Amino acid sequence: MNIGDVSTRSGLPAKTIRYYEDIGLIKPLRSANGYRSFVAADLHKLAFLGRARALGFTIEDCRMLMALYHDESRASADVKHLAQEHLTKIEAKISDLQMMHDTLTELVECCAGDDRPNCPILSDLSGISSGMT
Amino acid sequence: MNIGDVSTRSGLPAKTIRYYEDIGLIKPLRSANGYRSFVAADLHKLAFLGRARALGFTIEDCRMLMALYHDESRASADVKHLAQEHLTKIEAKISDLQMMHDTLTELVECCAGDDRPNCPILSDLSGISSGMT
DNA sequence: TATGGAGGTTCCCGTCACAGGAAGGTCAAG
DNA sequence: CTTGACCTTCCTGTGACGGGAACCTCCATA
Repeated sequence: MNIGDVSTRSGLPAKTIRYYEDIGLIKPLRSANGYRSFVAADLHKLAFLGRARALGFTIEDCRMLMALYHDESRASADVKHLAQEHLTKIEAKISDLQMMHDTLTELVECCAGDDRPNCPILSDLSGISSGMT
Repeated sequence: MNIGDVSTRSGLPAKTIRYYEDIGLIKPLRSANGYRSFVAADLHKLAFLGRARALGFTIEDCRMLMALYHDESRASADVKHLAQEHLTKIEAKISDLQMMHDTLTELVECCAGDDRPNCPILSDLSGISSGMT
């Protein structure tokens, strides 16, 4: 299989696949013409990577997850630990975004959104200490 | 005021303040010795930027927000529109993260987390089509 | 007056996970 | 033989800074 087929089947852009080879996540063979030659195992790895990335794992997380996957003597605790740390980071991000969201929603609701210049959003950004009941 | 004072008062790292000058968000004067010389208006702008960034606005958003802030003839609708677009992006990110979170939580809960190799997290990543009742 | 340390300056590289694009080689069809 | 789709490598850009080198400046103290 050439990179185009693999791209189609895995859903990953060819650019991404080449990048994954660059950083050592996959090691496809080469044909006589210099083209990358992928086998089923490569496709499987790429699908694994695609799913792990879709869950938000970093590339380095993915590297470790793949290593664990190929390590018959792994402990599931190690995998779980990795996933839990990632989960914690996700929760922190959601929390940050949620706070931004709430603040922004409140400001947007207070803004007339007409052709007049008066704007509570800008007032807030400029440091008006309103808000308190 | 030198950059150190401004950094302390605004809460922004000196590196960030220099960066903001580089990209034209602020234009502090220079003292005879070459040091940046900040006045109250600069500090005010930096505080504005700090708050806008804390709400997740991009630098380019900040640039427009500052322009609107200094434009006496602005329409609050323009500000509101910017904020609403940003809000939409935040909501999309939260939604993405929430989906990752839910999937990961489910997988983590199914993982024994002991010293045995069997692991539903890895099974899922490797493409097991389990899940359905 | 020398000096030491805490400030300041510019400049360049690294981050993260690729995307875009240039310049060129390869292959199958017409 | 040409055309066009595919492949290759290599280089640059992204966003918003952080780290650090090499150097300059100021003030206080011995």
